[in-house]
Amino acid sequence: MFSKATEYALRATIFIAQKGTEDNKIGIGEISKAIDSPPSFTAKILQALRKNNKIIRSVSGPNGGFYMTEKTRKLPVRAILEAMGENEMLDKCVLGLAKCSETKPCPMHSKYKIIKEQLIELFETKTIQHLADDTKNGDVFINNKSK
Amino acid sequence: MFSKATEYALRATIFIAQKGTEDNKIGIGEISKAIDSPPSFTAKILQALRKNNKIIRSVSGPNGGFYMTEKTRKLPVRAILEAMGENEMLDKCVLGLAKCSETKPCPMHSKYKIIKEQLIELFETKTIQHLADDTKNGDVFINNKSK
DNA sequence: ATAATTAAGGATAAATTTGTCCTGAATTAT
DNA sequence: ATAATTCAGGACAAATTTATCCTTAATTAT
Repeated sequence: MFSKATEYALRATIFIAQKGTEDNKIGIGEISKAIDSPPSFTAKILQALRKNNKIIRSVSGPNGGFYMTEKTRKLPVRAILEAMGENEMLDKCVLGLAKCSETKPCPMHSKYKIIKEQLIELFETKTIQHLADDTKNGDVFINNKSK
Repeated sequence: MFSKATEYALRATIFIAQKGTEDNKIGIGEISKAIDSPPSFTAKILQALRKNNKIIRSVSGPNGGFYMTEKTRKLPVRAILEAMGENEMLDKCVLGLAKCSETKPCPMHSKYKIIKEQLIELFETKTIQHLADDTKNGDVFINNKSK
C-alpha cells in the first residue's frame, strides 16, 4: 500500500508518540531498534517529519533525540501520510489513469471509490495518539520481535 | 496502490477482452496506443499474462497479436493481480510488519482488515468481462484521450 | 522457398526507491 | 573552552522498477 519509507514513518511516529516527551527524548538508535528499521534511512525519514515541527521535534546533543508535543499527537494518521507525500495514493486511479473522475471514470471507479473513501476516513479519524495508546496497552505491536 | 506494470496489465487485459478474439487478434502497437502505455514495456508485461495461457493468448506472424477466450474473460480481476505478483499487496500490513495477524496485530490491523476485505471481494467478484463490457458501452474509459 | 509481419526473450539502460556513510552543526557536561 | 553526544544534511551506493532495443522464432502470404 505505502512505500517502505512511509511504513517506517508510521511506525517511528507511533513509537515516538508513545515514549518521547520533551524531557525524555528518544535517539534514532532506540527508535530503529524498536520498530526494526534501518537506522540511517529512518533518520532521513524523521528529518522529513520534523520539517516545520509538523509532526515530530528533535534536538541535537547529549540527551537529544526525538519527541512529540501533545498537539501533534492529536494529529490524524493522514498528517504523516501527507508529510510523506502519499497524498497522491489516496486519490489515485486503480488502473493508473491520470484523470479518473465521476465524469470520466475508469471501469473500477465507482466501486473502488467507496472503498477508498473508507480508507481516507480511517486515516483522518485515527490519531497518532490512538495508535500509541493501543500499543502502550500491549495488545498491538509495531515490530515482529518474539519477546 | 499497484505498480505501473500491474496498471498496464489491467488496462491492456481489459482492452484485449474488449476487442481481441481468435480471428481478430490485436497487436502490441494498437494495445499500447489504446491504453496509453510504453509499447515495449507493455509487451513484456503481456508475456507474463500469457504464461500457460493463463489470462491471454497470443500468436506471432502476420495478423498475429493478442486475444482472449470466453473462459479467461470470465476470470476475476484478481487473476490478473495474481499473475502480476500483487498477491502480497492484498494481505500486507499497512505498517509493513512482516507478520501482522489477529493474534499479533499492528495498531491499524482491525480497522484496516475490514477495508482490505472489501477490496479483495471487489477484485474477486468483478470479472474481466464486466470491465470490458462497461468500457464497450462507452460510459467508462481506459485511457485519458480527449477524443 | 522466400519475404514480410509480429510476438518472444535477452541484454541493457534509465529512473526511482531504499539504504549507507561521512562531515558538520547543535547541545550538553566537565 | 573542550570534549562528548546526537541530529542534519549531503554524497554516494545498492536494489528495484520502469523502459528500450535488438536478435530470434513463429506464422502467414506470395
